Amino acid sequence: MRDSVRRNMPLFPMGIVTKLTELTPRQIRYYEEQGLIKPARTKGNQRLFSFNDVDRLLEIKALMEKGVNIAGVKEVLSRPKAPLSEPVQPLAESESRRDLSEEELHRLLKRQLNELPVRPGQQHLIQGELSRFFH
DNA sequence: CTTCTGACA
DNA sequence: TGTCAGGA
Repeated sequence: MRDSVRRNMPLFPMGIVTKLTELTPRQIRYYEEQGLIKPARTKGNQRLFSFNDVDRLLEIKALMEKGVNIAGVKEVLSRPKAPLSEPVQPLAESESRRDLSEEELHRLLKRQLNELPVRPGQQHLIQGELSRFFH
C-alpha cells in the first residue's frame, strides 16, 4: 500500500491533464468546483494533479459520455468514504464501478499519449512528465 | 507562454 | 460549456 503515495503525488499541470483526459480546462475546473477532484496547488496557485486525479477525471469523462450528469457522477463516483445510505441506483442498468488496475491505467495513458496530435512547437512535454511512471 | 478566477454579450 | 478579461 505504498503506491498510494506516488499516485497521490501532485505532478501534472492543467495542460498535461487536458491532453491526457481530452477534457477542457473549463470542464476540469468545474468538476473541481463540484468536489469531484481536489488537485493540489503550487505556491503560485497553479493546479497540480496527481495520478489519482487523472484516473478520477477519466472516470468522470467516461460516465458523462454515457449521459450521466454531474449529480449522477457524484453519486456513482461517491467519495473516498461517503456512506452510501440507500438511494444510489439511478442508473437503469448494471454499470458497476470500474476498478482500473495500475497496469490498465498505464496502458490507457500510453495509448492516449500516442493518439494525441502533436502540435508543432510543444510536442513531447508529456513524455517527459510521465516517463517516471512507465518503469 | 501557461494557468487562474470571475462573469456572461 | 465556451470564451473573454485582467492578473499572476
